[in-house]
Amino acid sequence: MTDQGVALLIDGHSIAFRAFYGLPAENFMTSTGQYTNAVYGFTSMLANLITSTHPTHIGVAFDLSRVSFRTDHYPDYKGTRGDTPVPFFGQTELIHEVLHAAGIAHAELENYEADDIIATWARQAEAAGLKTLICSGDRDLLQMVTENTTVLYPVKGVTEMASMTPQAVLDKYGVAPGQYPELAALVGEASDNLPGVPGVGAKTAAKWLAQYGDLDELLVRVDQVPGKVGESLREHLDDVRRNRHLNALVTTLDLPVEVDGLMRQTPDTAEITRIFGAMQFGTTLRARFMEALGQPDVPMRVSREAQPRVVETAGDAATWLHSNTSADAPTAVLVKGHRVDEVWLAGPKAVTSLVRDDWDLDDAALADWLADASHPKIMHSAKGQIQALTAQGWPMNGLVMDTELAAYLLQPDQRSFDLEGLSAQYLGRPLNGTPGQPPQQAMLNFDEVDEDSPARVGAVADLAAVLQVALDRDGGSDLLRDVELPVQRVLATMETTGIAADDAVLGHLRDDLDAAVIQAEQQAFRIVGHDFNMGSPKQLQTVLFDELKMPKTKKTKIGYTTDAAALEALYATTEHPFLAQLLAHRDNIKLRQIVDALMKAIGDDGRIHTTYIQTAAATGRLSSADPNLQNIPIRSETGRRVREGFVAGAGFESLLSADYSQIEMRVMAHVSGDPALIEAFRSGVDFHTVTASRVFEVPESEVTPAQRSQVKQVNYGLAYGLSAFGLSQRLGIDVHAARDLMDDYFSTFGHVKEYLAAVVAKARRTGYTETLLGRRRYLPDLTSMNAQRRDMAERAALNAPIQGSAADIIKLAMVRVVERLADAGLKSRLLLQVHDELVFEVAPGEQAALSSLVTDVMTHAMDLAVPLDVSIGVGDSWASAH
DNA sequence: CACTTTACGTA
DNA sequence: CGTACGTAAAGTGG
Repeated sequence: MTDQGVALLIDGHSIAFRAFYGLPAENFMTSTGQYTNAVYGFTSMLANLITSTHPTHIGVAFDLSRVSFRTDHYPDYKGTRGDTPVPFFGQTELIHEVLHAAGIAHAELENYEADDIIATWARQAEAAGLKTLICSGDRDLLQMVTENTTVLYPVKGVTEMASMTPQAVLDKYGVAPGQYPELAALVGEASDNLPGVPGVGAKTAAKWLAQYGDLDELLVRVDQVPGKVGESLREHLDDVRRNRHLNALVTTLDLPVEVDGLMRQTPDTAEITRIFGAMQFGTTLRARFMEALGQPDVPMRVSREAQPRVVETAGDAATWLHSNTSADAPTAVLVKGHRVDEVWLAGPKAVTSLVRDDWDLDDAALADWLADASHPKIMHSAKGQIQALTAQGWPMNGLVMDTELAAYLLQPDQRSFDLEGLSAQYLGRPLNGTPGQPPQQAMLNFDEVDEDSPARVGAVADLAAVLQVALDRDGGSDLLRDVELPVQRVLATMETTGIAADDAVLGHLRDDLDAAVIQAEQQAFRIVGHDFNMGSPKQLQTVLFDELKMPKTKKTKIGYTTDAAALEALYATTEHPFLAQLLAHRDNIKLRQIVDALMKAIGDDGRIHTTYIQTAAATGRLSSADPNLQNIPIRSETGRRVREGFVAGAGFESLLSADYSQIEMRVMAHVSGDPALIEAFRSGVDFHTVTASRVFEVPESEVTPAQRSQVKQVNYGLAYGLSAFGLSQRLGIDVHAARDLMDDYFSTFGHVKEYLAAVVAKARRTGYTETLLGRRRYLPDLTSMNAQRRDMAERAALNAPIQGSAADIIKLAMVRVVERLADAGLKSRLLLQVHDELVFEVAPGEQAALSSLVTDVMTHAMDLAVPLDVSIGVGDSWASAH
């Protein structure tokens, strides 16, 4: 056993109420009229507790309502408590939000009180060998105190806690913790409206318990108890028994979150900032809370204040660069305009702008400095700026940090990484302000845009320092330096290069599709008897289910689905000719839209230039947009024709496509270390056939096509967290058969099953998954109380290391292939990346050299336990290169 | 006009 | 009731 964990279990209502009464509500009202004093006090106490006790697990329990099994037995239980004060309304929900953002679990359970939840957790924690701290103002919990479990009892407000160890309980009440409820049963508990034995206080009760050993014995020998108090006891035996029954805590609840699930998750700092902002809390509490949560995203040793920088607008570039930049301190660079209208630079002390028109611009000095790799540079979202500089003939070297990429590596699920947002998130300030100031109104006046640049470039410099600290902590620095920044440069070139399009081919295809669409429409309208918009799911539903009276499909929010799978199923049962036309229409109209978009995207150079987004996919994949060249059809016959429109450009002889075969399953084989799976890949035989042979225990030569295809579905489904139900749907077999197939699969490839279970368990423990290169993805929903969200997070946890490691591999391959092409002096060039495929334009006479170079680089991109297999195709178009 | 929903293309 | 995306049209609410 290494170092012991600490579980902090908090009675949410108890603490929230103490905070509520401890802080004047009227001082804590937002402009919308919501009181926040309980939230403030609770959060403050939580920050203090975390800072002082460093818990590994935290759970907060709440009462769901005022009724519980105790009120069923004794309707007057807690009957003296008045109505919940109005200003308390809504504050519990706000505390839930704070907890969720902070990555802290909470639980509540119908019919039970927070005490019972805490008692259950405490018992589990004890079994798990955790040191446990229970924070509650309810003395019933004293019964849980042991050598390893301490109750922190608030003494005044919520700022001071008494530490109730077994000795402290004995000192204060004269009984051991386990006997406290017996004592309380005799004495009574006014706050719970449980009357005890009149005339009996803690002293008498403790004396009796010491004398008779325990309550049971006391009640058996109750006739021997002397004096008036003995008489009183005999008259109130029922009360005592009732009290003892009610104050026994339930320690065996079936909770949505067990103690393992109380492991602290990564806080969502942006969300915390948002919530605290909405509650109009000051920054002091937020800073304390963030610090308690161990978020060096806002590390105290790195200043979050805007560094004061002199804005210098006169002088010449060479002089400024010489006196303000060095090899030791990185300089933030902001390039404005597609044609480099301005270059803003922020050093440690000064900001300057090199403006094309009104500066005495020394092009050579700036160009030299930009090209000099020994001057480290920082940018935000550098790809477009690199492209602008390159187009200008000013190549840039020495980029050591891109704040957008860094923020993405830290939180890949985040939606946006714009500079304003990152400044708020990591610096706690608007672009040019100091922490705590409310964001200023966005400036809409174009004359003032220039005024914005010094603040922006300054913020990039300040952000870089904060993000670098966070990356170093999370192990993302290597990924940034070795993968993302080099990939960014490769992407910049790929986008600028584009891929040649044959508009004659595309135009012809569009005409064909146009005709097909019109024909399908006319046929469909004739069958139905009237015109309507076939593209409208709503109108379609009316036609299908009301007019044609077809059997109802699966429900959507609005009505019934008309998706392709449902229509196929309907067609199979009804064979209605309208459905055939509808399906054809769907296919053709979709393809026509794709072809249309592609034709519109052809540039003056006859090429299509996509934009790769490096920060969109949470797994580490790239995405492609405007137009998306990663979803060009290939599966259908007509769909493939679209790829005939992608061709080699002038001066090149063909396109070469290189794709990894079954890269995700190879990653699976590697990370699971499954010997049978590894052997399947090493054998070199068709993967799905080998695996089917093993699963069905037949020789490879006797694997039927049906067996191969079934196992193929399992192979593909594994990395997605496929369920037996999902598999049964895909294979059209019943769930039992699917379950049997999966059992057979897992008994053949046992390490895979173990690996999948271990991945989820580890992610639940650490809060994140990791790829082969250490790329993290945080999945806070793994401990969600919502089963649907939790299941989804589990599937994401299974998939992220697989998909993400495959993304790591092809990114490494891209960087190396470009390097090697340059080293070899080849003119062939990389054009596209489609997740597991790279598309190249082949320069005359280079096909053989390119093919072997690409194969070599891709197969050796990473050293795995199984070979990486690459298949190469060459052709006049992307269609024929497959 | 901005936003959401539905559907569907890829790996 | 497998993951990860981007796009377009229809529908919704203002």
